[in-house]
Amino acid sequence: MAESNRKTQILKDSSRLFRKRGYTATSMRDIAAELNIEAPSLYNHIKGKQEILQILLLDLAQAFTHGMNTINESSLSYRSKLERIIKLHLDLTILNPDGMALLTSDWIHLEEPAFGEFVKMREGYELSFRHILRETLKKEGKESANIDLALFSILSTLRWLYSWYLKNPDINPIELEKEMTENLLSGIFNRK
Amino acid sequence: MAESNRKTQILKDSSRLFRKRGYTATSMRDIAAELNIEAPSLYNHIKGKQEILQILLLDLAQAFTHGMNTINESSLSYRSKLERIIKLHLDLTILNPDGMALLTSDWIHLEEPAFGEFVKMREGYELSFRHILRETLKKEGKESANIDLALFSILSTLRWLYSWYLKNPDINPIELEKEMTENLLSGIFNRK
DNA sequence: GTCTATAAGAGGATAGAC
DNA sequence: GTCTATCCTCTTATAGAC
Repeated sequence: MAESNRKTQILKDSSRLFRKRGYTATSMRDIAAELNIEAPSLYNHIKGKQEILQILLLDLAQAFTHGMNTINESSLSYRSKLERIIKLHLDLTILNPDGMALLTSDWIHLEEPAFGEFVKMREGYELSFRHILRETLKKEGKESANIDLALFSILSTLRWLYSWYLKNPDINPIELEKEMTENLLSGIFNRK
Repeated sequence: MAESNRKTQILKDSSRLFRKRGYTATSMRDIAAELNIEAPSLYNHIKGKQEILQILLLDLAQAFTHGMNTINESSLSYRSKLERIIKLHLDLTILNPDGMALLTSDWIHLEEPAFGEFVKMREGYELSFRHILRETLKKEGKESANIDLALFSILSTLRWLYSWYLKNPDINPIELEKEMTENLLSGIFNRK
């Protein structure tokens, strides 16, 4: 992941710039300027702009897939698994908010085969999420709810959490987790 | 808004392309190709690429501001106003899903003074939303909730609804409204 | 590992014929 | 109102000196 110190620096600065201006609108000169070097110097550390995007996105998608696998393989109740998934999103958001922004918007600019790998990982993730959500709803006798719409609501909020976190970086993570779990799950389970 | 037929066509095709590839990654040649003309011909109808973005975004922001004003000036209860705001989002999403995508992501690429106007309108809108949400929570004795986080959750879901709608265009709008209102408001009001 | 110079191409936009 | 030709700038990336 982080061979040299310089490469780590490039990846970090790139993700921040990509988050702020978008991948396409960020130039190699912009990235280089952030490191106080000239653009061609970047190519001693990375193959090109596309490689930066691929590393950033695929590493993060891996972290999500790995986290979901761990939850899936556990012996927790479905409801607890659901809470763990929310915690997984929160943890990764606090650890890497810039990366989360790319996951939400700049993944479209991935080129093949990275694009296909990314979409496949995301689909697998959402399928697991959907399964756990459906089983939880079943156990709580709420089979009537529109699962896809509920999943979509939860994912939308979790995906945009990075922007909220960037504006409120001082929040207590445990408080945040408590509030988010309430907001997201009560909407589905505590209907009148 | 729509002086000539050609201009309307340009705006419509542009918003679809911007939604799919992003503003920066869409070229004037791409837009022209969609209309089966050459890029320079576009300039007989619009001043440039930036003008297209500005018309699309400011018109839609206007629609939101106007809708919110109408709700604010009404004599409805706060809870009913909240439901009307959700309906406003749903209506505009169904009417113009491509535009909603720009509202969520491509507004960063607006240049001044359009950028400032847009941000000002959005801030006013969110302030009204926040006020109505707070008053509703107060009336229902739920003052403990984190209002900003609740507002953020609701807005995240509403802003991403366009992507869900594009994948599920056959849903009954009334059914959608009912489900969304349940999902979004129960999470805040029906906590155990 | 960083630099300067530069290639090769894409993009927004204009001029002027028809 | 659309076209072809063209300008100018920005962009990614490479070559080769230091």
